Amino acid sequence: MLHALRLGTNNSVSPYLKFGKIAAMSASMHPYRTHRCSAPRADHIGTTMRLSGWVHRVRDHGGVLFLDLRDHYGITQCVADQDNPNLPTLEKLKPESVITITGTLQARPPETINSSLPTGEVELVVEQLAILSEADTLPFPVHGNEPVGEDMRYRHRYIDLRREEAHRRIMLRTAIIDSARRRMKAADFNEIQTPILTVSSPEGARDYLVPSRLHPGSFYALPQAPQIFKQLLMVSGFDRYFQIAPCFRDEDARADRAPGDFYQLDLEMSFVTQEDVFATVEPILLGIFEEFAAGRLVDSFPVARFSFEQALLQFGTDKPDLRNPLRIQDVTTVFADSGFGLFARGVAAGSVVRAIPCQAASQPRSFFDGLNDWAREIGAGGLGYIIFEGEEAKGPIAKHLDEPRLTQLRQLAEAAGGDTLFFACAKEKDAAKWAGLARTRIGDLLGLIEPNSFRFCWITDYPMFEWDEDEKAVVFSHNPFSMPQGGMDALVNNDPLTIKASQYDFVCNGFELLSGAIRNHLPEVFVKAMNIAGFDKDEAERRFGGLLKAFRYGVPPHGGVGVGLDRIIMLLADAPNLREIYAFPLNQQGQDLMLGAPTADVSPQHLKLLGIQLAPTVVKKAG
RNA sequence: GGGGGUAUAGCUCAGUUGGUUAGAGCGCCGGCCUGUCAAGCCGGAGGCCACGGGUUCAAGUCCCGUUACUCCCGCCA
Repeated sequence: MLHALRLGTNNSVSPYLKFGKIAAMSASMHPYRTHRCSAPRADHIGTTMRLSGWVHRVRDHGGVLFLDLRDHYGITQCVADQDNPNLPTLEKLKPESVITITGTLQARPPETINSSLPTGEVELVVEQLAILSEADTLPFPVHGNEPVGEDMRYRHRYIDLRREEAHRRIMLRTAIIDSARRRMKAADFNEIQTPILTVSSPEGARDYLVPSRLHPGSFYALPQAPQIFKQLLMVSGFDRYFQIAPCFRDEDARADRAPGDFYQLDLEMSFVTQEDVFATVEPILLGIFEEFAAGRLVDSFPVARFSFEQALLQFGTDKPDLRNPLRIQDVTTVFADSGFGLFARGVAAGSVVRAIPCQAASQPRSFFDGLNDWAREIGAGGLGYIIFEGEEAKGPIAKHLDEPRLTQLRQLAEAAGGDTLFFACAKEKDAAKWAGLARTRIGDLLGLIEPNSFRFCWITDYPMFEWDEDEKAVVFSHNPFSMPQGGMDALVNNDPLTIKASQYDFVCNGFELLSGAIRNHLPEVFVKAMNIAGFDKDEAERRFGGLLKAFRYGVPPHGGVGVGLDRIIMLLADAPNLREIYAFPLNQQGQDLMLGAPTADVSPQHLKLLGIQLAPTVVKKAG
């Protein structure tokens, strides 16, 4: 019988020799596997099969031993009883060792069927065993879902990725990228790669620099996005471009912002209006969400739209979470010249008052005090409120307002289905910000956030320029590539701070999922816009000369978007942060603790070749 | 660059107002066990309490500093 071939009991024999033996004795069988670990079913009962995988878990009863064998596809229970010659070896197997088991598939006794396992009706009787790779004791378990610290997991990410949730998330990432690529191709987009070693593009973020050996003292920059290249592809006449593009920004990490590299679904289209871009992108994004929503609710067409101005007023942010039903209202006029001195004086000095209507009358006093304390912590003066109960208006502000004003406010609250108003009073920018944060917090505290759903909206009509208080100058709000609405005429004749850009974002549940624009393809308009932002013609040519020159040889009007693919994956994977959906993420400090990047272990010769000398302070720190 | 949180066994954590020999679960090692699927039972090993100072008769516990991780601000499509 096959028992005669039993293998792996003698540790002095190389696994390859053991294998040779198997292969020789059963020449017709693949050396590693005839089936995947997810495959065995009742149909296969009685057939001889060979499985390879990791020792997931062993349950040793002395007289009978069960071993769960795991591969990428699934788990099959293998069994050996008392007179099985492989039993002594099986008993000594370390978890996560990689083995090959050959045997006969048998039906499990009916009472021992495991209905939670697709292979749960059957088990493989161990007849041959080969140990392909013996595992050391693991730093943390693969089976189960015991929480393990992030640095521990990322130090041994290859082990972490064997764990069910991490493995599933990476496969989800793969499937989403697959779907995105399929949808882009179906929409006639052409996938084209663009350079990784390129030049700094002044988009705002810090660049990663790569020293040049052939040109010591010169540096490549890693692209923050393929922005200029994709526009050049439009100049080159490719009409519709896309790319799953690696992007590099040397900025500090956040939960929704990866350090180092991240990925955009980058696309650009020729001869399009903003409406064309929306009409193209919406079905692709909604399609991806629907495909992977797994029962969660996905917003349907048409996607809501807010101008930047509306969004800031109603939500206090340009990335609103529409799962939160609360809407902010401007009530500045109610408080102007009112008896509530604090706000009245504020309004007289140019502040605005924003109100958040909600239902909080039944909340205890601690709810209001807690919110007030929280507001102070985030830098607002506090969070005033009025509660309307029956005929009464309660709260510290109410007694300072006359009846007509209270009536006005009451109507406003009731119109919003509420009985309580919270107030933020400050200069417009701060008032919006604080009201927005309060809207989020109140929504959270009152449990108003709609669960298990994805709510989308477009934010449009971003300002082209803004006033930089530090620089005391007009600067670009976003990037210089967007076409100003109204074109040259607006740039020449209008107050720059009133000019809108053909710039738009797409937002889901409070996360910015994409940003895009109809581009400024007219060199004269581009240079004029640069002038307004403080760059003279020479400076504009120096920074964007390549692009401007290209535009002078025949450029189609074009526009597009850059989609934050990772954020989409994070949302669909329900992951707590962006790192969890990369196979090999950097930690928050931008380090790879597993392989040791970045490293100071660079030879002086190499540095010399690159023309680089480390500053004394840096050398000391590294030593 | 700044602020908050955390740091105790291989892992996840507990450890009271400062008080004798620092604990649990999982894992690991050994033994027992013929139907488990988080197998079970018995036993054992394993600790620079992150690091460095300080206060105290006495510090895992209090104070100061450092480091690491994490969240946030600044920064950033």
